[in-house]
Amino acid sequence: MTLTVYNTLTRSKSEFQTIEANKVRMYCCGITVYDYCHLGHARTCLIWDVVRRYLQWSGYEVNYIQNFTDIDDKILNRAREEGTSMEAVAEKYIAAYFEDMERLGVGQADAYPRATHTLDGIKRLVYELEQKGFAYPAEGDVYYAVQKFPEYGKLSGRKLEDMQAGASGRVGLEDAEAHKKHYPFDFALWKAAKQGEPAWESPWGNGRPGWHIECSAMVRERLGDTIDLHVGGGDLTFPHHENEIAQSEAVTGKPLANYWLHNGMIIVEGKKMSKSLGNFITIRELLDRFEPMAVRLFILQTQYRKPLDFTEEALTTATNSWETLKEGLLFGDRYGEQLGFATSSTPQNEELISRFKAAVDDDFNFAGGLAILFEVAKNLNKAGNILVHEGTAKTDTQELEQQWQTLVELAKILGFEAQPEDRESNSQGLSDREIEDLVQQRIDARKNKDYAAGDRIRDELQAQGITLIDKPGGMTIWNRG
RNA sequence: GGCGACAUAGCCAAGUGGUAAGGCCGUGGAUUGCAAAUCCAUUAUCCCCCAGUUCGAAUCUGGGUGUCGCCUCCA
Repeated sequence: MTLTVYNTLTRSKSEFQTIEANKVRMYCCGITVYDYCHLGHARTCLIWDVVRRYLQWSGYEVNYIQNFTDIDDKILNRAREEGTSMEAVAEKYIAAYFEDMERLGVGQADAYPRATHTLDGIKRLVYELEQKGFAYPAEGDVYYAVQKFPEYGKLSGRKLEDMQAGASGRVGLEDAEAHKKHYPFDFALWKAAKQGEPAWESPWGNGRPGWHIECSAMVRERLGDTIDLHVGGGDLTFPHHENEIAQSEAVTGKPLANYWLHNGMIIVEGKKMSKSLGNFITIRELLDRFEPMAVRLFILQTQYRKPLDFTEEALTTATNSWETLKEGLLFGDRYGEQLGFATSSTPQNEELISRFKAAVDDDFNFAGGLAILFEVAKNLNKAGNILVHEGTAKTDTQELEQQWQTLVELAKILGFEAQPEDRESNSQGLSDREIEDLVQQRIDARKNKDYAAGDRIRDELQAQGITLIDKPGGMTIWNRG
């Protein structure tokens, strides 16, 4: 099986081939750090982190870079609101970002370049673009002349003549910048300093970089002229990624990235989750109410390119589903000793692995891969229940161990890990002896048809996490949790 | 107005030419004093609609309809 990916550039799936054998240079457009991240950001960060894990598991060495945009009007506005500096706002939300992602179990990128740390590279690019005739200065600003780049629009599949300036309604055609542009779709590479705003020296006067240029500079600086994978949210396809291509390729004459992958948006009641619509839920609010693993399952159960509806019900479903998976993942911790699992060896079930790989190799179909995990988890859970109820496993022990090891391994690729239950509740709770006594009391009570007393004991034990299982013949067995 | 994506059971969702994965919910039976848990069974004659290609299509082609995204804030 070979990995196939859907490339936005070609609007089709193709085999994934790297520039250097077994190495992947990967760049993800990160966030502008002016506020707490919401579920939409979580989807992007989580999906591409899992993609990176999968590539690593598949044998690639991945160099994964994700940026922080820390120069931006929105950050400045926030700084004014909070009576602080752009830098302080950026630091605050970068710290929050790392906190949120850690809670979600999203791994760290290999580097997190920031716009403010990339000024030299940015200025060099702007300079080169100007030298090559792709950029022009205007009253302290510098603009990119999109008409000079014949391939402009190739990523987003649009032609300049088809585009309608201002159609999104977000930009006034009469705004301050408009008169400086030679053409409505030209975009700012450099913006002249405004009174009281942070600024950097440059050949065009004091100012700050435009938004798109930082990614071009960072990719070039960190990964080279051409990278393998450039990823990000689908809403960045145009203009952000289109502009990155225009900037980078005009200078280098080489493709910026061989594969452009975009994830779908989170939808709330039919509309994209976004700051401007106010229909967002922050990651921290979400995690106050749902387990991180449930959120992960919610996200990974839908193909990454599809829109994903956020509803309470969907998260609740994901929570229930996670319980099933978790049970399976804990199988070895619960029953391994009893079944005599060898802790050292890690035998794998090749059949399951190849099915998983076949599913996920098709454009990162994690949902298809998850189906296999559930299949195994359910099977293990069944075996565990038989073990609890009957006292013996009916399935071959080695087979179970292999399935379990495989489940744990595959789940780990997707970032699913279950914490074995802490034994604390046990130490604070009742001793085995005390439980046995209570169980016996209940058996006696039931023999005397005193069901009220029996049920009371059952309820008390249940409240402490001890479940009683009545078996035919008046026997009662129990287990913790 | 332009460009693009998607449309599969009650809900979510995989499958992209060979006769419908998986999850959640539900139902029937076993078991039980009743529960819980568990076990067994069960839940789309059919994949938005209409035409076409084919021995055969959810899967390809054409035409509709609907939903969503983007058209310089955007994950």
